[in-house]
Amino acid sequence: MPTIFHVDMDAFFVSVEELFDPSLKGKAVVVGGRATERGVVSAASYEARKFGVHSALPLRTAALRCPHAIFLDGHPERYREYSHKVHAVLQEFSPKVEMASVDEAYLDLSGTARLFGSPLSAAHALHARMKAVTGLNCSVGISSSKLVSKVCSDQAKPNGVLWIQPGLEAEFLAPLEVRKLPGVGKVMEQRLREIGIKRVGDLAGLEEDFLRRRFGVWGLALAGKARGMDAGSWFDGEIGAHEDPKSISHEHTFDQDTADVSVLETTLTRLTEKVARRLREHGFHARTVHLKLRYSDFTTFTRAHTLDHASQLDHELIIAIRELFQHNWRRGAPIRLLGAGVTGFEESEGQLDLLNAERNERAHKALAAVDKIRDRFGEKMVSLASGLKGDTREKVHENPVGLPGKEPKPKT
DNA sequence: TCTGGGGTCCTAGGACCC
DNA sequence: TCTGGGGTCCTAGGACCC
Repeated sequence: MPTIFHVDMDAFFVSVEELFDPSLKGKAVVVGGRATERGVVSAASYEARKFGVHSALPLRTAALRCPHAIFLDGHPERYREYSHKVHAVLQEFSPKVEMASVDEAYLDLSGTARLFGSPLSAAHALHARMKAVTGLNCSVGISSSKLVSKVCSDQAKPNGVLWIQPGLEAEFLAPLEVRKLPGVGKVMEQRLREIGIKRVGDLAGLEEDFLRRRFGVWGLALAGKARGMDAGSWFDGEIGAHEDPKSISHEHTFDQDTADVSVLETTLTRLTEKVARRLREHGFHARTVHLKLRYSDFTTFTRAHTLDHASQLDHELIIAIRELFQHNWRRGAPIRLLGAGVTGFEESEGQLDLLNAERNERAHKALAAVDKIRDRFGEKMVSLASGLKGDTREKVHENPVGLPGKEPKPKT
């Protein structure tokens, strides 16, 4: 039987902010933005949670429920930095570590009894070490599978440890509400409720075939989980296997909805540049570009276009995204959100004819220079001409890659 | 109360090919 | 000119997670 740990940092963003400003300790703290902003709560301190504030809650609602809370903008760089520290601590306990997000990880501690003793004493050592190195609390779930360990760490919060011994998984899960299972959200919970299923144990009695027909592959996995079977389910991939990203995207919600073409096109260009930049950092070329549009009434559309060759170049992606935008925006309708993304990654752009290959090489060189300048002077210093406010679209054709040395120039 | 931003995975229909 | 069947790619939407 494998021994799988799920380590989950307690109120991670809030706890990191407390390290930088200890006066926040014990207070109602909300990370995510100002109380008057469009946006949602990223993390809430346990004190704020007492007032019904939780992640994904609109900030304005949080402010109504907990007017005395301290609202903070997030610091993604800090969270990344501390995520690395957490990762380093976990690696002291096992080489098989998989960060599932910035603030949680799976560890394979199978066969480490001689090193760390029982799973419980290993967990306590991990706890102490985590606190000593990072100053942060975490909760630890232990079982023979990733899914059960994840449920365990949640039950152990805050700052606790829970170990479910092999063979007792189904018994542990049975009394829990189905919503506690990762993958069961609002919708699935409601659909299950409609057929009288509230707790995980209720699932165990159902025919697998029925669950499959009604709930697809999910139903099948769920039935297995409810009976305590873990092996081979979608959830239990190998721990520590490195996976490349499958999509890259950026999106922006405006402070106020806008139908201003120059604002919209500027934003779309900026978003696409960020996407292209990350594509180059990964060494990927993307075949498909995606546009996301959200109108004032929150109706949301996505439109995709597959290119004839994979690309990582600003201007090629921008032209494609812009075209999607021009064909799909209901002209004049105010927009709440714009997004740009790419999928279908390849290692190279594929075969190009001689002329295109030459053009391509020039573009790559120019962009490498642009990337360097952006590193030194910041993202906004160099941009496609049309990425600058007030500029017209025609400039794209004059200066497709924003060559450094020509307009626009970086200012120091 | 008015709903972020970054992802993953699944479903389903249509095109197109054999 | 009644109506196949599988495989793959593309697109759109949606559930879900942190």
